[in-house]
Amino acid sequence: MTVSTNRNMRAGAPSQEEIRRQNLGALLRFVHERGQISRAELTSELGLNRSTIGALTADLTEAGLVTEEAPRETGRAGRPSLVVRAMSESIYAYAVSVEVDQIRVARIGLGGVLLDQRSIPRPRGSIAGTIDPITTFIKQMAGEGRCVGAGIAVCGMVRREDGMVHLSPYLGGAVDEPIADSLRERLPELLPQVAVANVADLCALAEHTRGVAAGCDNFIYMYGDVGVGAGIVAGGHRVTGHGGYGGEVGHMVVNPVGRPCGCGSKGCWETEIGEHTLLKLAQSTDIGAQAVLAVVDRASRGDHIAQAAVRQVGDWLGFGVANLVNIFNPELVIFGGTLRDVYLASAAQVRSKLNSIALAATREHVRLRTPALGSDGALIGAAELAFQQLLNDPLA
Amino acid sequence: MTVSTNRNMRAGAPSQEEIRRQNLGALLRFVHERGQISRAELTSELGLNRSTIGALTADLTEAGLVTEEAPRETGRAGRPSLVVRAMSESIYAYAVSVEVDQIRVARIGLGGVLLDQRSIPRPRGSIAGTIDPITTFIKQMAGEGRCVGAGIAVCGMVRREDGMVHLSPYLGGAVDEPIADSLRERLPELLPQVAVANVADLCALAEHTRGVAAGCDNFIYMYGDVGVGAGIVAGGHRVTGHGGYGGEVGHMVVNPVGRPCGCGSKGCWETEIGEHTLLKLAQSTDIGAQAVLAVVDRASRGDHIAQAAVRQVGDWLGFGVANLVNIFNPELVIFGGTLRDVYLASAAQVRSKLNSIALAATREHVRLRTPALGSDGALIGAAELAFQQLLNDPLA
DNA sequence: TTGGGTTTGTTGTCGGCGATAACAATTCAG
DNA sequence: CTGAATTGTTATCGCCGACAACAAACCCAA
Repeated sequence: MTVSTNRNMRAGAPSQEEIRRQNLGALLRFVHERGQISRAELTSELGLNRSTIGALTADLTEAGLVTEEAPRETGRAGRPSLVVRAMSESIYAYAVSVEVDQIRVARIGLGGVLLDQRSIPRPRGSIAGTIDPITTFIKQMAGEGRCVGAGIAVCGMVRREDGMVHLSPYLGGAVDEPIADSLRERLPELLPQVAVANVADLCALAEHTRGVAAGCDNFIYMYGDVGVGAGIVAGGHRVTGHGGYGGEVGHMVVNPVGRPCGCGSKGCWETEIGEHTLLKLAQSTDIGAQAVLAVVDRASRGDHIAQAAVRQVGDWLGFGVANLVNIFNPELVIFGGTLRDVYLASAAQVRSKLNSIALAATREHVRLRTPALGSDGALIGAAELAFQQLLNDPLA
Repeated sequence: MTVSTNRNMRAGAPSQEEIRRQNLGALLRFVHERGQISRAELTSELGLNRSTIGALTADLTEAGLVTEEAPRETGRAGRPSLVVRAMSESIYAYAVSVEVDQIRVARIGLGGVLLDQRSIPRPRGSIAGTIDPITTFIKQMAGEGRCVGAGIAVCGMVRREDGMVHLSPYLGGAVDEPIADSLRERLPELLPQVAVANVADLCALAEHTRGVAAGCDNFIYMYGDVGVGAGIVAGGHRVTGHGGYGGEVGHMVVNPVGRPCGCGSKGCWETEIGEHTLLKLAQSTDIGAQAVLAVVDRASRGDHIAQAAVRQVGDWLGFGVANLVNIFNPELVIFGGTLRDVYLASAAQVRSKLNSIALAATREHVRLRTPALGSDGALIGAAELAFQQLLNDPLA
């Protein structure tokens, strides 16, 4: 169904079955995140005995999830440790990214390997016909082995309870779409499970797992397209909020005397730093990510109008980020989507605002970065979401 | 030292020792939170077998942490289940609350029972002489049994790393105080452990454990005195941030053209809804929590100046809360400290701002409440903090 | 090439923990 | 007072990881 995961039943009384599950999960998660890892490393990282690691890997091997093979070069004295590798070709998930101007579908193997990928442009304003191309792509890419399900990243609000997607008004009116359920009904035998989440959240998850935010437990991923959203990780946990609508920072009001926003309020952050505003300020007649890139490019070439536009947007970007930094005290802020280029072109403004608004204690330890996974973050995060269930209970 | 707790070593490979620790901890936590609970309830709540519960309680009884006794009235057929009660008189913690205008110290038994309490007014502007009265009170209240340590709630920023307290500029200049370490050095044999945290965070913890936020995993506790802070719980975890400075919402800029703030920025939320502004708007010459109460009282009696002041502050209060609601999508917002009375007097303004600014999806499921524990929240939360270590590993 | 040192996989045994089942204890309904 | 219902208690069992001993495989030096 939806996200699920959290086995946090507040009672938390582990019994013997669960200890096995958790250890298998921890081991498989290591293999998944590092692609391949030696048994010797596993013993030290997991803090378990050699014999236990042996038994666990044997179980996972029997289940067809991992393989063991002799290492290429040892380098050190002593018996070389077997390398445990994820069965990336036969254990896989589908990753779907429903973005503003395109739909992407990928098949991603355990370990985070991109096996196959397709995409199709997405006409703005049209909401119908989202499921069809996804279904087609998935059928086309069907491979050998075992599919654990699909993860979907959407540029809209996702209700945690049932995975209902509330698409942004920009995309042709406010529409509630049960994308996950629809997809599962279409391909019941192919997809044992379909999970949905917000793009920003999944980009954050991806960067957390295998990007710039690796090992970082307090960070914010700012994602911009037409609107603005944030994937927030605090204390190592995704901030989803009660209904699943956490991180909707785009409608934080930053300018009480600002322009009206599509949400009914006015002066929302989104109206100050969104694609629409930047393009309008830069007197661009085009729209979309390419248009944003063009404006940034014009600015870098000395176009004064574009420069002024970028500076103004950068000021508001820094303003909002400074507020978020005060609230969350993160270690890292990542600028993704179109905000990546906007940030790169206006880093001075952003830093300046941060210095004048954020408290010294919170500002001094913040790193501002761009994504390590580029635009693949959403897909990798979606796959990560689909793999969660397997990683929590490998032998289910 | 500082907060500690989180046994989240990312590897997370539980062995047999840990399963016992966790089960003992889970059982003791239930007893602690409910004061007393029957063994039958424990079996169903923890999902463990009767015999296991018996063994666990036997261990805890032997350690002197709990007692078992026959129930008063059964009401149902069948053998009456033994009631497990916390040894509140002999297992206790000290709770300290360093507030703007007073210092409070309490002795609180396991199960959350208030055993003893003292307080002393705190002259504003003076920072020295905080440790002395605390030390004296603790010595005076020393009781029989085992003390697990002390928890301190402070109206200032607490660095997680080492528990260093950065007191608000309002309290006599920015001063870094190692309160926890100082106290532990003073009473090394009495206090095996001293933990510090922010007042708002601890009020949140208290309300989460035994207040209006019981069973609620996404909520915000707004605490106001001279400044404004928030204790934020997201997904059941406290949002502390990377350095421990999470929740410093008071310096979120809400009014880009607002008044300068002590932090160097201007238009901070704190300058719009803080005690100082309310009193100035209401033309009050007094200061402190009593003065705030007086203004609210004047407003309720029809004083137009006070009413206007309360309305204006209420507007900004609602503005900021709406932004936080958009960011966190909480289930509950609690108004504590002086904000309690401000909120009660301006609930209409707060709701109105919420309706006009917050997204429908996030706003509709938010409950606005006042604390169930009143002004004792900070003390109870501080004790809760001190008990964490015991609850995580009862037989350490 | 050979032997020592080193590191790791494998095997068998052991202790600990919770589940299970059978029995004893206690209460209530009639 | 008897039977039904519920719970505490005890003994046994299965499972899991720790531990120790041994075997395997590598590096290095003579």
